[in-house]
Amino acid sequence: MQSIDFPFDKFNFNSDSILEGLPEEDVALLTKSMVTHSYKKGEILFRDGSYPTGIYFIKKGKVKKYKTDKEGKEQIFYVYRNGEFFGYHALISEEKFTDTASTIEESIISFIPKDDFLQAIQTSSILSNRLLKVMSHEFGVLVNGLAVLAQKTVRERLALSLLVLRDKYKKDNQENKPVELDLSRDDLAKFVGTARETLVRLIHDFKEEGLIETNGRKITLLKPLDISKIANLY
Amino acid sequence: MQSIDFPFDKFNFNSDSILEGLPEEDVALLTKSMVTHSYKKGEILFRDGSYPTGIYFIKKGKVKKYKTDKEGKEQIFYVYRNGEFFGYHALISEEKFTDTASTIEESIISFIPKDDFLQAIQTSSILSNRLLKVMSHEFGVLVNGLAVLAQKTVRERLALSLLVLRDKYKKDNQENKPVELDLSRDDLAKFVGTARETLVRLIHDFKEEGLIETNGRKITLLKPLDISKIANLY
DNA sequence: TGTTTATTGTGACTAAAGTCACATTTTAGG
DNA sequence: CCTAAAATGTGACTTTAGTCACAATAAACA
Repeated sequence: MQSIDFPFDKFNFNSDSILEGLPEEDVALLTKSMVTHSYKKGEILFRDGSYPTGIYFIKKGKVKKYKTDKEGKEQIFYVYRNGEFFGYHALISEEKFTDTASTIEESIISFIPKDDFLQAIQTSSILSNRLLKVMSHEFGVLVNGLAVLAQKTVRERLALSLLVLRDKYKKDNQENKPVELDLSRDDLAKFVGTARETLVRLIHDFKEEGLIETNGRKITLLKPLDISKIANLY
Repeated sequence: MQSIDFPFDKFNFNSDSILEGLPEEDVALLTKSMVTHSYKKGEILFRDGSYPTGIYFIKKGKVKKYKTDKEGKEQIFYVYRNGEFFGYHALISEEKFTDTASTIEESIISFIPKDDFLQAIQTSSILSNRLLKVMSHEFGVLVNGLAVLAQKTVRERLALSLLVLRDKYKKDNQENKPVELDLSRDDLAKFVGTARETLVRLIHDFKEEGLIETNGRKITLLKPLDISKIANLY
């Protein structure tokens, strides 16, 4: 197995660091009225254009964030995994959601109501500083994403996407086990930013080149190092 | 002159709101060691990959933020005008800059050193709350930008870009005067996210359709309403 | 376990945008 | 004000990726 030194940080929000070592009382404030729910694959948590009522924390599962245009074309710009928070931007900016969030697999997600969250950031300067830092980082991540879309070919973007997603689908405990990406071709195409047919053809090429292996919809990266070369980041 | 109701907010950071009604003592803290400089067109303020030493405030002029890829291709993702702050993300996230900033016209820019700024956000909860709010908004702006790049044609993006830039180039005092966009075809192409040649051809088309007027490099929008229809946002 | 429905894969074609080479115009500096 | 250099504009061509129509698999579930 090829090992790989890749700047995942450039493409991942670090919202999981918000809780790290947060004082008991702040955590208590946040979790006071927290409710936890099970979701099936494909359920929508919130929609672009609606008003926020709270923030979300993923205990288990995966959530895609995307925008749908007039013609119904969907662009996924981020996939959240367990341990990540989301939905706080619209709340803090006092605006409507600018994107839609839905589960892409069975998930267990906690919801913290608006007032608790806002009170918590008012009360806890540690929490608000954490958020400030996280959002500053997120800015860079989105800028990188924007540049990738504007400057990279579809083939390069697919290579990059596979690496970023592998990191998402990696189980925390099993560091060196092979990772199976389990999402539809359609979603992968929307994440890469291309047509499904184009994506399918490229997946075929990658297979022929011995870079990946597929099993049904599932994709396993055989040569991450070579794939990272295709991504052509530096 | 066509009047137009356009959601500029979706495409503009609102960093100018940071100072609005900020208490005297907080402003004093920020401006303690502030230095103000004149810059010629094309000067670089900071580079992608370097470490931040402070934040910037534009008194006069315009600054582009962009990323350059391996092959030297540049993508401009934002144009700052007078009244806007920039350069704080990398400082707060304690990371290197993820983009490059340079003037696109003669500018007067103030610099607030790192320590003053960091101390100010530690001391002033008003300031840090403002920043939190601004960055939450910025998140949405970048997401919108990403969706535009992924989902819109070059023609649509040009229409949108012209409207967004007109708002930037509009003089604060002269609300209803015609606005001349004054930036190179090259920069406009990099903002739209296309090749210069493609941009030039589209500018030609827009002229033939009577939507705009050019005078040397300068572009005046004659029919903003029609242009906003081309942008095809809703 | 069969059967229907959804997803994935493929071929042929089209459209959009990029590239290259060069002419023309504008701008800046001496 | 003249001239060199830079920026803009145009034509011909190439490349990349998208679209449409449909075949082949895989997944869901009755």
